[in-house]
Amino acid sequence: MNNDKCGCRIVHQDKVDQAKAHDLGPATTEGISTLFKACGDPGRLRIVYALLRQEMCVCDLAALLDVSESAVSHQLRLLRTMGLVANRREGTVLYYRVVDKRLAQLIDLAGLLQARE
Amino acid sequence: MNNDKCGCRIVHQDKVDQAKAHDLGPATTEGISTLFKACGDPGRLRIVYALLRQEMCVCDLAALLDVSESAVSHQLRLLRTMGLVANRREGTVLYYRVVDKRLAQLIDLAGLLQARE
DNA sequence: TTGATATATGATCAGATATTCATACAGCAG
DNA sequence: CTGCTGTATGAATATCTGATCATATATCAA
Repeated sequence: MNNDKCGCRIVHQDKVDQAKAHDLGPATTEGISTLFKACGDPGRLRIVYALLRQEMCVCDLAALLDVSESAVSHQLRLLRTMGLVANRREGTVLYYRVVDKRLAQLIDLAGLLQARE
Repeated sequence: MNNDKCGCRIVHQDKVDQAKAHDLGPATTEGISTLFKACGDPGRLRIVYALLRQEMCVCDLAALLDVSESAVSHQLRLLRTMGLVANRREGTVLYYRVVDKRLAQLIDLAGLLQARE
């Protein structure tokens, strides 16, 4: 990857080594960035935010976001696959909910951070 | 957008209305999801995480991530554009830093959330 | 000035992603 | 069983994203 030779590499090698020592492990990095990516889409963020308050079915979410039910279903599959949401069947209707309510804290904190700029 | 017809829409209309009332505004939604998206790439997440500890130049980051300096520069431009990082020039070297240290809390919290699954 | 270093930037392209469309499936009513 | 509703899923398409390459810029040194 890195075929450039740069003086900083020699001068700042200790800094790079320290950073490597404090770096997140590959699995952790992947996990965290995947979680962020899940909330990095406006549609999915709204889905998660809504499901934090109350469970909703695919049709409700489609009405809320004003997109097709198929599109919502695809997004829900992503969120389901990564364990962020789960569902409960009642007849033909599937009610979705957020598994870990602490996601609310994450979104609130993000709201604080972006409000400053 | 929504040309499907579904009975839930009538039955759960109050639920959808409530969700709409509690929904994040368009600007807030965009802002938060953009912040999440910034940390939703493993490379950028590692950059931000490293810069939270100490300022580093492009070359250092390239060595840390083992990618080209050009790739790092492009990522830094994104982070700079959205105000997450800033730089300081010293000769020909640009030292980058994270503007809002509270980003550490966000990443820590995300780490807790994904550790459970 | 010239040259070297560190970084920025634009163009391009491959891969990822999201929506749409069509279809399939599960549960219920009849 | 048949038909209907709500949802899932696969394929195709269009868009977005990230890396690479080439080139440009800024600072310093000689």
